[in-house]
Amino acid sequence: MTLDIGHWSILTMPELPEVETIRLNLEKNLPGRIISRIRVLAKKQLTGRLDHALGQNIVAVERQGKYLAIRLGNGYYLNVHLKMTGQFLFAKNPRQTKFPHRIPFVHGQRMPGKTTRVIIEFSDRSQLFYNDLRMFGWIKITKTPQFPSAPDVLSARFTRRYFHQVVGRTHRAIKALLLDQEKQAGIGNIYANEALFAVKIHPLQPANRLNQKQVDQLYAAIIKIMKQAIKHRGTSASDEAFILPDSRKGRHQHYLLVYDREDQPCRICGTPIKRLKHHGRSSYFCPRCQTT
DNA sequence: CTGCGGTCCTGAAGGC
DNA sequence: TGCCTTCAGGACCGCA
Repeated sequence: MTLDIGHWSILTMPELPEVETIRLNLEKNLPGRIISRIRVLAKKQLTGRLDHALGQNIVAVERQGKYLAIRLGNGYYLNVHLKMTGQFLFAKNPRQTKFPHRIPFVHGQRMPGKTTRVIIEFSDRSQLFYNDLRMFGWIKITKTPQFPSAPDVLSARFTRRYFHQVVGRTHRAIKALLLDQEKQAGIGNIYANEALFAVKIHPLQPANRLNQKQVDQLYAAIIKIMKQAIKHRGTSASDEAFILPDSRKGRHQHYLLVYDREDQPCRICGTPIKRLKHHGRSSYFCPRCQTT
């Protein structure tokens, strides 16, 4: 998805709510379909043996953290990480044209487009396009799903007790800890900023200096914000935005309180929102509401 | 354990 | 006009 910041725009990768939104959409469309062909336009973005997927039907679409795993009839998986700019577009009824390999699609774009890297074709002629401008994302065909080992923040494994342990054990900045996929999976830059703002905690606050009440509040805020964002079908903005496989956009960008709001007034106290760089990533926070 | 910097990649934007 | 540099970002890796 794209968000305008000052004079340029940054791309933020799909986080848990966006990946879950994509999963829900794929889950509606893919199960039962049979893979008849896979066209790999960008070799380095697909690894594993194609013959493990060809001829197989799709059984389910699973997600943990920001990872997707499409389960096939033979037990193999198409694992996907969208990284920064990966997106899926599903074409149910590709209309045939003079150029059968190029079909009209959404927003006047034709698919495959300039950024299309992989095309999965099904026996009923429907097609799933994997587009990825930056080419950081990947698809891996494997026998077992490639999921993060840490608990997904919306899973039963992510308990309050577990979060207290993770937070209490380190003096790392809380923001960096939230983004650490080896501690808990699914939180990216947007939702880390939003959760910290919601509970008035400064992003650079050392984790183990938070009190019990703050950790409880943060735990609840993470889950609440993730669920809200899923309800809004994720965060999209402007043209190159995150879009669903059916080309719809998310609505959660209208509910963001701090992310991408540098110099704009805090929605609580009016103080200009500040931006700081830490670990190569932007943090947005209210210098008055969020204290160390 | 921790942070830091480089790497992958592309396109937008700024400098000259 | 146009080339060149810089920059953004998630995950991963090597280094101090």
